[in-house]
Amino acid sequence: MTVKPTPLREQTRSVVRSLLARTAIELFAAKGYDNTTLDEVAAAAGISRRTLFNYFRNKEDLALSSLAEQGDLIAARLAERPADEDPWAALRAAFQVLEEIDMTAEGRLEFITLLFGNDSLRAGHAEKQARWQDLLAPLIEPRLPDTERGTLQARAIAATAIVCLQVANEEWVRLRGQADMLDLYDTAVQAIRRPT
Amino acid sequence: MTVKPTPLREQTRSVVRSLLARTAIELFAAKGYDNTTLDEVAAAAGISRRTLFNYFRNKEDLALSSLAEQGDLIAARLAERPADEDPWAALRAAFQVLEEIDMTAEGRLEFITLLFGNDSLRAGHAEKQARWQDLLAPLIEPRLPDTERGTLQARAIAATAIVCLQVANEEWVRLRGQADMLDLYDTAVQAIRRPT
DNA sequence: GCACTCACTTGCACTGGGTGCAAGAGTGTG
DNA sequence: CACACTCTTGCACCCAGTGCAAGTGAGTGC
Repeated sequence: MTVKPTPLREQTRSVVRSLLARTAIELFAAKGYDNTTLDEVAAAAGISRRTLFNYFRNKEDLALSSLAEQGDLIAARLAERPADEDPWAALRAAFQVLEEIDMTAEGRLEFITLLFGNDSLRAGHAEKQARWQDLLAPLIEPRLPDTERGTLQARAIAATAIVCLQVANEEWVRLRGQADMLDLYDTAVQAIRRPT
Repeated sequence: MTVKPTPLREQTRSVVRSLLARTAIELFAAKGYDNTTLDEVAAAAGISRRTLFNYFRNKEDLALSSLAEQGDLIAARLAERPADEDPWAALRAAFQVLEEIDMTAEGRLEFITLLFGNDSLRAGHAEKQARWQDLLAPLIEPRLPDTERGTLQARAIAATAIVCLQVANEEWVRLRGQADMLDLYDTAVQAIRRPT
């Protein structure tokens, strides 16, 4: 049974990672991102600052690690959709996975408020989500009709769906969470796909 | 004639700014963004590092200042379009202004390659363009049919158009500039707006 | 129990981005 | 010449991020 030789270490590692991210975000939300030093985060987590860098590439990564995971979740869900489903329906279904993430509406709101409150975090956020394209586009391309199939088209659809999600997200924050995010997403998609 | 009391200083300031940005980008392109210190940029421009910060908020701003200007140009052009023109046509027309910017294809390619070659620059790029939404959305909203008018809808359209431009941009780089950027943009928009 | 290995942790020193402050240089005004 | 005002600069400082080398601690074989 040596089929999986190293999952133990990696498993603990990812647990530690999410634990560190959690305490960091708590601090960021409480004191503000810029006003929180990595020394403080390390102290709060009971490790050295240097060790923090063994788990995260940089301060931003500490705040945004969950976004990369979300991208993976969406991609995985998208890959499971029936191959003949049209791209928009498949994407819409894949995005449902976001609602299943273990997080209260308050926690989500707090997190997004944190994101929007700082320039470099907003930038990192935008970029991380832009990288979702790289995951989703290859899964979109085979779903396009033969005459319209191409990398450019697939990327355009992936990017558009993601950006509609972002817009819905912003609106959701503006409404203080008093709406269903996917409803807002649907409204956004409808607005752009309606013929003029 | 004291109607315009301070344009002189501001004018010289913006000239200096673009001059500094130009030399900085030259250095970045030559040596790489990360391998170029602000001391070197300052030295190349003949000023002190400290003064550099009088003109730019940070290193990233030094590389990306042109993007903010482009956003202003697009917004200005969009505002000039006839009020009854539909949003997509107006946006498409506004984006034409990018082709008129004084820059060779090589220079453009060099600049975009610089952008894509560094994580934080890519992030800043994505964020700056995302902020174009704030400029464009208000100009889109009045162009929507009464039944579909709303901030969410306007932002969705602005964001989508911008992201299609980004995708077209990436493809344009992948093709080494051997294509018309707006043609690629049209293909992208067509791909998302075609009914499924 | 003991040496050995191997990964993880930590401290230390250093680079570079970014800021506050206060002194200096330049220019126009009375 | 004194002044006011702005722009520039040097200096000291904080913090993010990295390379390195030593320390720690949990297995593993003997």
